Amino acid sequence: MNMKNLSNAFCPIARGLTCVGDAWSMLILRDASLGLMRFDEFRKSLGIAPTILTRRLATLTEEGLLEKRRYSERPPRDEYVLTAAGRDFLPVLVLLGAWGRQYRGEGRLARYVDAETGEEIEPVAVDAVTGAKIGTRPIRVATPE
Amino acid sequence: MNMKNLSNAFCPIARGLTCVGDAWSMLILRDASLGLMRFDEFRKSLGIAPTILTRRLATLTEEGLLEKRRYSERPPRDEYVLTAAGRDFLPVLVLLGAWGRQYRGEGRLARYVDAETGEEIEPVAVDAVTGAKIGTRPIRVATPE
DNA sequence: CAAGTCACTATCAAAATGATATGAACATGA
DNA sequence: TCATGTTCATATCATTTTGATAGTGACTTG
Repeated sequence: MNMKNLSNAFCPIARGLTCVGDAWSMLILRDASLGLMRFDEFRKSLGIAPTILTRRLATLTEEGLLEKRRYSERPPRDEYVLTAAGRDFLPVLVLLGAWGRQYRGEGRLARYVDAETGEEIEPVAVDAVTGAKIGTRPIRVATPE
Repeated sequence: MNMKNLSNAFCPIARGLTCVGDAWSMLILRDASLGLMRFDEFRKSLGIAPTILTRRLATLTEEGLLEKRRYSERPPRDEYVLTAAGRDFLPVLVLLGAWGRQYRGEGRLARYVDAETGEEIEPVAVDAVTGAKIGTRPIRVATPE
């Protein structure tokens, strides 16, 4: 889709989608959040064509969600590490996963557990102000003047 | 991307992306969550080509996020209303919006406010079990046997 | 020095997108 | 009656993106 007009939109959701609005990018961020860093790790994990992976990694790097880090001078090799923006995208993915579990959870499914307690995570989005679960109260959009 | 293999994957995030893994679908769900229901409302709001809109609405309906409802017999006219699955997708969008605000929030931006209190919403994802903000504790994947 | 690893790039067919025009089934107003 | 408007699309088609496969360059390892 044409992202040019979207990125200037007032809507923060549209803004977000401008840089991470496709499935591959989100899956790369998922894998990066789980510790993958290298081209071939991503390629094998996702079964993605190398052309696409190259492009996606470049975009995510340009957009400031990933950062290239040289881990070998000879031969020159880079790995991709999450920036703060990239790390902060994880909650979106986790919530998407919770939705997927609830509505597309047939058959066997991976679980996300707290690495320390081992207990399964039950992600919910809440309004930090009221503490209310998002979706339980009607939302209105306030457009800027 | 080829969604066929993804949908069978163990990963709930990949499962979620199978049905809502593109920007248009998410923006349609955003608009639907804000009350839009009709073809032309979506078309005008999004500036989307009618071919694409038709296809996306059909997919979202097949996937069970939207439901067609006849609102006029003559001429036959349908509108698209959110199902429970569609409504439950809102938190994902709101969180994506919060990310967009934080990292792509230059210039004027719409705000999401509680329709009753008028107060701005500050969405966060937390683990309902521990109450901890998602991302503050390391996550591990438990693959099914 | 042959084979392997890693991070790509080249090529190209197939699929998706998006702009524009058109259609079908009516309602409305002159 | 008849032109015009509304609404939800479909048809056509050029452009763009995709994805599969093969290849490359700079090494390392046995």
